[in-house]
Amino acid sequence: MGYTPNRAAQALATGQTRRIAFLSPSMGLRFFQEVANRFHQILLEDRYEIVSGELDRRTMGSTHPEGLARMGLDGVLMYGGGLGSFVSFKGPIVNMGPHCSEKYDAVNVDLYPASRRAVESLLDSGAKRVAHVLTPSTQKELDDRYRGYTGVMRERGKETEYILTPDWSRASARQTIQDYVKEHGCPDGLFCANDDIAIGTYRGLRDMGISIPEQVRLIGCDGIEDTEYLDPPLSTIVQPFEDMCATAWRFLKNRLKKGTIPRQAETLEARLMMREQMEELSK
Amino acid sequence: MGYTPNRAAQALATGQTRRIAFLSPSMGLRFFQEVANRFHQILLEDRYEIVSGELDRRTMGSTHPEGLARMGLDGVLMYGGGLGSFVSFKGPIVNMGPHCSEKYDAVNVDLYPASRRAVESLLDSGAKRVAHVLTPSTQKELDDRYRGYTGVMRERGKETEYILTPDWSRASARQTIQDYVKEHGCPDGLFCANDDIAIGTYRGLRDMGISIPEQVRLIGCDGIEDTEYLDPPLSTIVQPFEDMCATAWRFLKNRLKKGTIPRQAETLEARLMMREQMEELSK
DNA sequence: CTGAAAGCGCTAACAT
DNA sequence: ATGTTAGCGCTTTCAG
Repeated sequence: MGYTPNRAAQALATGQTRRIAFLSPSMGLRFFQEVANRFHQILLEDRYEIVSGELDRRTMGSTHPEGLARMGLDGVLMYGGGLGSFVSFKGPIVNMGPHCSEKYDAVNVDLYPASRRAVESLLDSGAKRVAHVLTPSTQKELDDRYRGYTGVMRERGKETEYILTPDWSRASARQTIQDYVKEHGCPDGLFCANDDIAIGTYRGLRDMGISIPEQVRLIGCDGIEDTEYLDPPLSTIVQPFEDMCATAWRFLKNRLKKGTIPRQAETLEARLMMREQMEELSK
Repeated sequence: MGYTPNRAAQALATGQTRRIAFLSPSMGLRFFQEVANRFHQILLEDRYEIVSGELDRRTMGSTHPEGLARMGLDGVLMYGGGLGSFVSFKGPIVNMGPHCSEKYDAVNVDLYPASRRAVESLLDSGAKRVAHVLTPSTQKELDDRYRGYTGVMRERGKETEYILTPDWSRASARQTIQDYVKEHGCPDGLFCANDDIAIGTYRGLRDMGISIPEQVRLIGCDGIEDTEYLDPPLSTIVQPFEDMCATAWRFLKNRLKKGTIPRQAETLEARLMMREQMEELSK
């Protein structure tokens, strides 16, 4: 019978909205867009709806003016650790990414080993000056990339060098690297805190006529599709985001079914993907 | 008073969900992701929620299994013309993009003049063989890019050459161009139906050691951010998507306020953005 | 101008 | 089994 039920009435009667939020630090980053996209596809199969928002104290844990609570959510999938701002939402939360909160079900992504290997490979391929490009918002003590970089550099007796770009955007990184190189000369190895920064840096370097990888090697982080389409393709630390999404959703569904189960937690390891920069160099 | 109203109950009582859908042919394309993102930001200001879906006869005009009707929508923002599959949704619809349907409020984007100029500029810069890279799904009679390419080539007495890539993905384009070049040799000008195809083509060409822009000039379409970060940056036809989004939402809000107003329609013109490929060549 | 009551469209519990 | 009814939490109307 060609009749379509009313979702709002259904939600009112059952107390279930079949709506889930995906929250990340910033939907402007390509990586989070890819994650949101993936969740969209996965949840669709289970007839759930996904809305994306940003994590931010100003917005009470959601881009929506009234915060999370008023959105009518069955649950929350959240990328990024420790947020005190979530007191407003009382339903199930699954945390994912590096250094998840102990309070929630968690899909941890460990970037530390790959970060170390990234810096090591830069050094091993002959780089003298290896710098880390990051944003001021980084929690240094917790950040795997920062710790990996700093640790390896210390062990090898190399001097650390940090390049701060104001935010995570490509445009900022593009400008930042140019200003930096003009003032301090150019490092020959750059470990960037994410792929958008790496791509912006790539562009900035090329703007100045600096060649990659001959003069500078670049490694990014996250593993977004775009890195593969540059020339040369950018090496990057790939987050296993499909696994991460699938696991996070599995955890949340379990929690939705019966709320009183022990905490679920799993750790996935990111892997360093070296692309043909090295080969190109050796020819 | 720290109390949060229940959306479902509100929706039931008022008959308004404050939820809008953005529908496009495929959320896998970067351009539509940028558009969806933009709508997200705009609608947020007005306290509306946006959900994205795909246009497809299989799915009854929405990725959701039950189709649009069951989603509890106040209105629909839809990119791409003529869809008969939308009979299911009875609320207000605003159409946008090239060749909008006459049935709805419309924000037309005219790609024709820019497409002609793209092909002309390829020819004017000395290209002998200019091909058009497109997908089989293209409605040739309606497509501004196809018509622009074909028109200019005919007028100049040049032979047309079409390269068909199975879908709109970068990966397909990367493979397609390589197969094509191996069999037919390489054109020296390529007008690609969108930027993802252009980026995939760029990658495929570079895989074969073909240099851009020295051996081949590339022009894409849509104006996504990524084109600017390749080296050399890709020229592209930029859709005025911020204007488009703002206007579409304005139209929809008018319609939401009072349904019995005359049809609203506007046309925006895309512009060809030539990037430094030409300068690089001349130096 | 303030307060009570009807009803939005559905689901689930109940009674027949 | 099938049919009936109460109630989900809000808005809006209508009475006081």
